[in-house]
Amino acid sequence: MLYNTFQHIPGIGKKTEEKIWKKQILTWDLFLSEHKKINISESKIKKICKYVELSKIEIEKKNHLFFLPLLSRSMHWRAYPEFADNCCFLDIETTGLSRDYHDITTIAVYDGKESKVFIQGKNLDEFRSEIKKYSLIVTYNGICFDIPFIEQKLPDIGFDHLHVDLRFALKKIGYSGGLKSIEKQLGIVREGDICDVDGYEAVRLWKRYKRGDKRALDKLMKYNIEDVVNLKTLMDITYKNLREKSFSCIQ
DNA sequence: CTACGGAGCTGAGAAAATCA
DNA sequence: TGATTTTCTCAGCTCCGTAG
Repeated sequence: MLYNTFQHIPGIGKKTEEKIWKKQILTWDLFLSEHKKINISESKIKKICKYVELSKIEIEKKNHLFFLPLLSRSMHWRAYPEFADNCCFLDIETTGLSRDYHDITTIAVYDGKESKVFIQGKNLDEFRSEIKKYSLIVTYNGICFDIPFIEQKLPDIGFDHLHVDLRFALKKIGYSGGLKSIEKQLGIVREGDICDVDGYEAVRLWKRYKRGDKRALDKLMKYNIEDVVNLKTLMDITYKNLREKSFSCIQ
């Protein structure tokens, strides 16, 4: 819902955006044609028009870097439909929680259709070029965990993506308590033989693989893929909810 | 085992609205 | 027009919770 968004304009906050929406001006184009209806100062109108024109051009170019410095993190979810074609769901498995003492084992990336797994000791390097394809990344707790972890282990990757962290987005719509718990609350079920796998089990699977158990790696990959595929389901639900919640001020 | 940025709150200061 | 009040944005501050 970037097309409905005005809060990325400097000096425009929640209040002004709601004021605009309440006049049934829900889109950039409607603002340009009908801004006379709104009771806000001339200087703000001018500024908004300028930024709306710019935003239209940049969104046409699919240039997420225009929006990155303007849009606060907590609103990156609004760019989900506009950047759906350049969006990926990301999750890593590691040998532990500490960036200093532990390593990445696998990274799963799902573009909404296909999933890929990058594996330590095999093709982890290919993740560098893969991630460059995307404008928007969706994770769970990735802001605190996955992204800083990857940045430390693969320091030459410069993350310049829009980023929806579902941990915080889901909290806004009333869900908290860990990814597995939220999946349960929403009735998302995991497949048979990996329904009992959690993060710590993923660490043990990697150790079994390193001791020569090839099937342990298959199971780990399967788990990692299921994680990212489920992220899309969660993102779809979250987006729909947050959008409705935003517009609930219009009555 | 561990760090990090989000949410939420507060107050400063700018901008805008109101009044004389 | 100039002075005062009100509204609004934003930066700074703690605290908390989640990841393998």
